[in-house]
Amino acid sequence: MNKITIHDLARELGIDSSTVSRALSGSSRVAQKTKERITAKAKELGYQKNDLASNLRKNKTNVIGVVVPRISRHFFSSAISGIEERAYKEGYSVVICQSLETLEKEEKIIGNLLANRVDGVLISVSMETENYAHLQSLKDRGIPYVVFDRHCEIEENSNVLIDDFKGGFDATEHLIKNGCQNIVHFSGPQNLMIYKNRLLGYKAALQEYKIPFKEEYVLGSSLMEKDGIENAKKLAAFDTTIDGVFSSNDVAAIGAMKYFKKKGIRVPEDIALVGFSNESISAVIDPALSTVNQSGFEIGSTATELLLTQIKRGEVLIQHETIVLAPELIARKSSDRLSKRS
Amino acid sequence: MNKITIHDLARELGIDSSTVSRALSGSSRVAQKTKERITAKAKELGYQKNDLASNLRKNKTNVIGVVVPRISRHFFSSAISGIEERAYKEGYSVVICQSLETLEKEEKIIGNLLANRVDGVLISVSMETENYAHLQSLKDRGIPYVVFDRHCEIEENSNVLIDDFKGGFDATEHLIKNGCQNIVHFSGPQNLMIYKNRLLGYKAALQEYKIPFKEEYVLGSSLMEKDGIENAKKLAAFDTTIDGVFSSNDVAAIGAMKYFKKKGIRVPEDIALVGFSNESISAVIDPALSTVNQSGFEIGSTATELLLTQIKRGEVLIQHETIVLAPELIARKSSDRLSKRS
DNA sequence: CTGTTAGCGCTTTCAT
DNA sequence: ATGAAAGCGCTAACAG
Repeated sequence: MNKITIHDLARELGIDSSTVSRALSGSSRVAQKTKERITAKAKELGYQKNDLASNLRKNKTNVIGVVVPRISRHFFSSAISGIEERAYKEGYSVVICQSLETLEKEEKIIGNLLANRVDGVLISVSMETENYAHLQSLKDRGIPYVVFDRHCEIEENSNVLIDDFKGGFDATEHLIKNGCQNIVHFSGPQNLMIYKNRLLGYKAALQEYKIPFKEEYVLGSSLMEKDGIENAKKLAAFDTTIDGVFSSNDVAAIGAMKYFKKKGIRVPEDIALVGFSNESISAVIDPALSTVNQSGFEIGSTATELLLTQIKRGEVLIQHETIVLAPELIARKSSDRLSKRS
Repeated sequence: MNKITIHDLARELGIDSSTVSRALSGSSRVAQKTKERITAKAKELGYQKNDLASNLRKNKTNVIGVVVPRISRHFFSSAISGIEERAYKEGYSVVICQSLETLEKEEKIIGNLLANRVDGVLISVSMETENYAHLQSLKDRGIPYVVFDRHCEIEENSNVLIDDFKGGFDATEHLIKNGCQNIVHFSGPQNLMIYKNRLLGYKAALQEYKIPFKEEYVLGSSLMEKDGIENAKKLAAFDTTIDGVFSSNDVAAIGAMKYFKKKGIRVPEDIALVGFSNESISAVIDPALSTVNQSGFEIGSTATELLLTQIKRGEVLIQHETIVLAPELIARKSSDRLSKRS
């Protein structure tokens, strides 16, 4: 039940607490010798700095808040790795929060982060997030924030994104080039820009290759595995045989793969599947799976870098800067094998 | 750049800041009417409570620190879900930290949590953790902590664990009962008790069924997928044909499955595999995979419950309490199908 | 029910 | 190089 403060150290050493404070924070204006006495005594008594007091006084926490829909999604946990690595290098630590895809929790979290005076925020918005009052409240209080991956309709943010339109286009084009003519799209919540844009990319590729777009080929999902399973089930019900699927998210792709496996449907022999995902997770699902690779790590560290420059710019006005990263299509099977199908 | 404090509110309303404080923290000893005026003014000016000041004063944060090796491991992210749910219900929030399997980072994290005066800590130790000075420092400062899943050799902790010995025994027995005679064990770092105990369970089951234990059938791993792949490769090199594998961790099982798939080795027809894992992740790897199920969610919420009771007991001495949860064997294929092999 | 007062533990001028 | 003093924003006795 050790509650040693700098005053205790000061008293023991017959000096003032301000000197102790200076010594412990590495000020140069303390005699080397006193410094040593102080650190020795601190260790002896098991002194433990109180960051609450320190941060309160300094009005700076060196903490950045990270809010993601759920950490169990591979994309987000790898993004967090990128964030932490970058942040720690600059002496910042990170607090991780999950919105669990609800706006309510997301708002609560922002309130908490605000109350705890974090120096900045990185956020990937929830499925439900359609109003941005909580982001505005960050702005109002001069807390810089960067939206990564899942961004908002409004423009007045700093963003770090993947080029989802291109990702959707490339995925669809890949399927077409490998002989698919009847390509279904597993979409995502349409209030999230990323899913909107992937859908647009899908449409654009179809148009480019003169394949008529069919509304009924777009199957929604609320980012649950069961949606992927349901979607996969629906494929058999179409008049024409579906030969390709472009999934806008890994979760739906996982669900679909489970269903395919159970039914003995082979990928990509019976049906070609390209999913937005991550190289490593898609390899787990099926080594044969083609992927539009999203490097969570890269997007995380890029977003952190951008945030840190904003934090360092200080109280001056925050500029809105958007960085768009290129998606990378990873085609697992040789197109030889696939093109036999056409 | 809003820096409204309770004093600002008080001044505006011509009352004292202590009344504002009471009103805002829901004290009953404030007139309903003033309460309303205060909350109205707070909203009007965009007042945002400063938890640093509040927590400093109260010497209580209502925060519990969670430290895990890595959040990307499915077990840990689901444990965190259980922790958060339980903690939020009691008005606690949670800060999540990753040791990335190093003792150094783990120690730093504990230091940080201490400096930030968390009310308690939940920890699953890193692969490297063999000395427990950092846990002792929690004890010294009267911060209750509960070790979950990955526990330590020392006894003087509160733990929430899975019965790993039984898990190892059941997994191995399952393989034996289904006709396997040459069972390899993918082990884990032996300074972690959980892997030691799973190995012991494996040995005990062999002995029970009079199958000789062979040292060379125990293949280590450092919890990387590549270890699983390497281990799977080694199976062909044994004199006798390996017909069963008990993997002590999901990561190695995933690696092995990848290798098996690539080589066209079927599970469980060609080789039976039981892995310590989680129902949902193993279903992704292969719906046919048998699993010793570890419910991260359950272990997380149980650990949180235990921690919260300790926190509430206050400054009195901390009792060492250990809760052991039962593992659950989930056999995916009917044993019919498997037993044909014997 | 409300005001007064005194800190929580630290940092930071300003002196010396 | 060190000390004195003030205060970050809040809460919690204690009065009244």
